[in-house]
Amino acid sequence: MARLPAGSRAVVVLEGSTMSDEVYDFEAIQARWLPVWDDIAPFRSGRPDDPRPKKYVLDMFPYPSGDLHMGHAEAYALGDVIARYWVQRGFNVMHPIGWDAFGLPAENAAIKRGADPRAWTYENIATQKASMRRYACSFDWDRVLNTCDPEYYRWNQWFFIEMFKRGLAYRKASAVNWCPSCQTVLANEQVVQGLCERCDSVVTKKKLTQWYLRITDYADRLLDDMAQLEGTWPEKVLLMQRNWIGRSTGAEVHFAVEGRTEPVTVYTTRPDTLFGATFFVVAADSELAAELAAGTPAEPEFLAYLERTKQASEIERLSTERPKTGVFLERYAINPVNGERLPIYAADYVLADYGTGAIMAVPCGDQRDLDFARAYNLPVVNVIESDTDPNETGVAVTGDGRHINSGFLDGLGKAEAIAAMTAWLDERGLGTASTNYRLRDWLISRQRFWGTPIPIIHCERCGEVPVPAEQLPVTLPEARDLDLTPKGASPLGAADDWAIVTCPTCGGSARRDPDTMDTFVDSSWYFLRFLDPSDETRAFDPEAARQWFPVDQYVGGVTHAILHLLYSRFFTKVMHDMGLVEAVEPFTRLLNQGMVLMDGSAMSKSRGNLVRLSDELATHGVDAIRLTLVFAGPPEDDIDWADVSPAGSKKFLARAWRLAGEVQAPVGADPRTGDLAVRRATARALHEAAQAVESYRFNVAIAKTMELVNVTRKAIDTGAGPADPAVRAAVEAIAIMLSLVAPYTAEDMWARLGHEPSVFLAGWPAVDPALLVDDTVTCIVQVAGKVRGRLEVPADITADALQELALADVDVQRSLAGRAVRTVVVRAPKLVNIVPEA
RNA sequence: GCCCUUGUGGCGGAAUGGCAGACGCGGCGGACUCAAAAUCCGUUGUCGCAAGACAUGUGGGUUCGAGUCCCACCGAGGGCACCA
Repeated sequence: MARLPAGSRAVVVLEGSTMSDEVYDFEAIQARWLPVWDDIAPFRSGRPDDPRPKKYVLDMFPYPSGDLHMGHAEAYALGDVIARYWVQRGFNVMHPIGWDAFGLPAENAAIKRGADPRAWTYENIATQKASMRRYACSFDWDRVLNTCDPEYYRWNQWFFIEMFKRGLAYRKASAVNWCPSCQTVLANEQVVQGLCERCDSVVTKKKLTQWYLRITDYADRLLDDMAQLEGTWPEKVLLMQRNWIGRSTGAEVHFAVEGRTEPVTVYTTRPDTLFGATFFVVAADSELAAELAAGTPAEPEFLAYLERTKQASEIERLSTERPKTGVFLERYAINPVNGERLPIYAADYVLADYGTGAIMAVPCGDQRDLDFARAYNLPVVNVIESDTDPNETGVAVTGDGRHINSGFLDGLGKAEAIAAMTAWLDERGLGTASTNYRLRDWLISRQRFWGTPIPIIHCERCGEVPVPAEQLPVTLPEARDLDLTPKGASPLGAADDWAIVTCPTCGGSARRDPDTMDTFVDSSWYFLRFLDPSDETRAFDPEAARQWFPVDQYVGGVTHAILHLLYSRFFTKVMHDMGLVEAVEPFTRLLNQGMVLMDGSAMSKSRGNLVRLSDELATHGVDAIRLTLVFAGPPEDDIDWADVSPAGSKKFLARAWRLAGEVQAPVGADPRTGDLAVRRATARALHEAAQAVESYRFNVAIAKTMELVNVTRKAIDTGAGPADPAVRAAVEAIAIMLSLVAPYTAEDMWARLGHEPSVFLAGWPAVDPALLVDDTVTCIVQVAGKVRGRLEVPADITADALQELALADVDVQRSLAGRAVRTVVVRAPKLVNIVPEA
């Protein structure tokens, strides 16, 4: 075909299109379509007669602090691609959004500026909701929920009571994080490097009575059910959850203690090293330590040590380099296998709340025990054969090995020795096989205002009495009457009007529990409330759950890899046991998007590298920003805003949009009568883009769309021309592909092409498989693995014919330079590799 | 310390064991313009006039053929960190 001189396209456009003088005006396009979509609500889901198969696509809902930012923009753009894709593929997609609206920032704003947390929260929600609408995600706006609405949190309370009835919610006293300056309990996530995140005070421990959920009962199921998520959740997240749950197997061993009637039990993963136990350690802050020390000459020293331990900051405690310290309690335990007297120490390197809070110390095989033994001149008995002596090197022998100095275990390896010792202990009632977990029960009570009130009434006569179901929700009192400044006790406790009630059981005077729930409770089941956020009779309809649950695709940040996802999995299993849901896992597939950075680091006001989403949207338009975020790279990777080009995205969108104004073939023109090359390019782009989207390679899907735009541009300018029906089909395909990521541009193109809204419901065009196969292909001919020639051959060429052709090739012959051919590898029709004699 | 992930042009990134660098950003040259912006066309891994050679962190290995698989090392990022 004739190559037209540069610049000739302008002539074609002037002759061929009445729209050629229009420019891509994203503001006008946004203004044009947003009201139309509000009107036709293309993403309303859940009509009972909908015959389409379902998909539940869920984005982690935002916390309403200020307006949306770049991170939100990326996450929601990615989730939207997936949701919109499945709509185009003919699924009944539920894609809801809501607000995770309880939490500390609202209270902090109240304390700092006197704002009402409720008003502050709802204002922010309104701001974010407006931004979200403009951002044009395919959310079903009839399903919005806010966790701070009493209509929502009453069901938190209902679940809490159900769990309380099942023994899954309970109160106990234990040491919790405490900020002496803020006078409040802190959640683990509020302790940053051992310091309070608000005031930078050193966090200490304090013994307090708190509410817990018995997640440890579900440890095995949380661990074992992960097999179902293998391959559909990021391996990293599964690994982090496994580590967090931290299941270990070993044995409990009972040690007699001189002067004590009851034996003391320890947990060990290495019962096989029992012959190497040379001393015994109890956690300094355990009740057992206090009991053992009581009345001994060591008691004063122990008490002083305990005091120092309590003062020790988190920073010190977390340091592994810290030298081991402890106090000899002047008491002895008896090693059950050989009757040796083991001195008992109290030390802070043993944790009170793991295992039994006491250990047998085997210095030859445990680094910590060895460190302690060397610090306190305690004997080391080697029980695992090794070239090195731990007592000399200071390095414990931790792996497998032949047992020595171990009586009946001598000569055995680790696995056999563990089995033999466990059996030996079991027979004599001295011990038993046992499993332990690092996972602790979930502390859910907070001494804070802006959260779900714990629906328990404390009655002096009846104890902990759940609020009767018909009295739910227990709503929060007005904030303005309360002092929200943290003082170590919940502000709700001071609201006598609210707190003093009659006991539901005995009718006597009683008080409401003053604490509120951890906000992670709110987010542990919100995905089920979306089934019908307005249901006043129950948390959700089990029948609807059967239809929609589990979530097919969950999208959110990896920051929630452990807590939120673990808690949601836990809640789902509890609800399964309650007969409310069939599934045991809430999220079938999980996608963790990366972060949006600026100049290599996270954006923050203090760093001065904040890129404001609203500014970017105003400058480049919604579509260009969404496109930029999705095209930047694989969704899991971080995006450095300094590396990407929203202006380039806008340029591409304008280029695509202009095509729609140039198409001259009428609506409905049969593309099969059009240009074959354009038809092939269109089919390939649709096919490859679909595959890319389904494997999370959204950036590649966009690249395929760009390729089709380039092909179509050339076809209009120098090929088939604007009146070719295949060109129309190509531009329509571009509009549909673009609808996943650039909804405004796509809808406007669709209208310019003469269609009614909405392009979102146009459907992914069917691809004729015949168009994906070319008649001829380029065959690569290699000599000794290096490309030496290319052959245009029929796609169905036989291996023999191809080999003959390749050997006859001039370039090949020249490369061979007379050398004899040893072998020829033929992969018809794409490749021939000719291997010459050396 | 332990575990995981990851190293490809100036940059973001493509690539079922089969043409490395798709697509884009940036750069360069040109067209249009009084001029600029916008737009369009061409070009762009390195060295070399060219033929060609060299190129996916480094070194080995498997293979007809390795960015891709295996081993070792180096660098970057992340997770866990007294859990007995």
